[in-house]
Amino acid sequence: MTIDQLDERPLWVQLAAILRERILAGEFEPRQTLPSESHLQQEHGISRGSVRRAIRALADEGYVVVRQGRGSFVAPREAWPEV
Amino acid sequence: MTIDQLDERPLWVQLAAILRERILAGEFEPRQTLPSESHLQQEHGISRGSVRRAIRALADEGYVVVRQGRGSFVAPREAWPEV
DNA sequence: GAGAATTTGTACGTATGTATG
DNA sequence: ACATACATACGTACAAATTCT
Repeated sequence: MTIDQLDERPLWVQLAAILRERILAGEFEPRQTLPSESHLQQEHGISRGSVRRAIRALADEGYVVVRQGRGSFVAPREAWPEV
Repeated sequence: MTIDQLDERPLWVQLAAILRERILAGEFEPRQTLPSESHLQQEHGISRGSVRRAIRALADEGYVVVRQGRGSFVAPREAWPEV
């Protein structure tokens, strides 16, 4: 799954879907850090603003906890939405 | 090929023909952006409304994909009409 | 402790496209 | 043809918090 400029969904929605999938697949363990914003920016070829919107969406859903100066962490499973 | 104000065809039909020709000639590659609306507007000396009608016509035909905040892209060849 | 590097937070400006009047 | 408002997206710069050397 990759970012597609021709996809009708906003870029940040596409990235949020990618990260959510990787979290649910167990690629990122709870309490572990996600890749940094600049890393995700370069990896997917989008702006940092779009990366931050995607992470904010996942934080609102409960999948991610963001801490200034430290990074973005996968939230404990208890914080995740009902499956 | 240029826009002719004395031509009986609407300006947007003329512009659509020009852009379609340039796309088919390979001047604009699939998945690449077209020139912006304001650029086309100045380049051909017509209104933005006429430019948008031309682009919409090409989008309806399948040659172009329009995405808010990103631009207008040349569609992949699979989306083009039969040649 | 000091300083550099990294990471997230905030605030702009610019460009583009959409929608409405 | 013009104006307005809004959403999306990119770029830049700097601040704040943390970590590393």
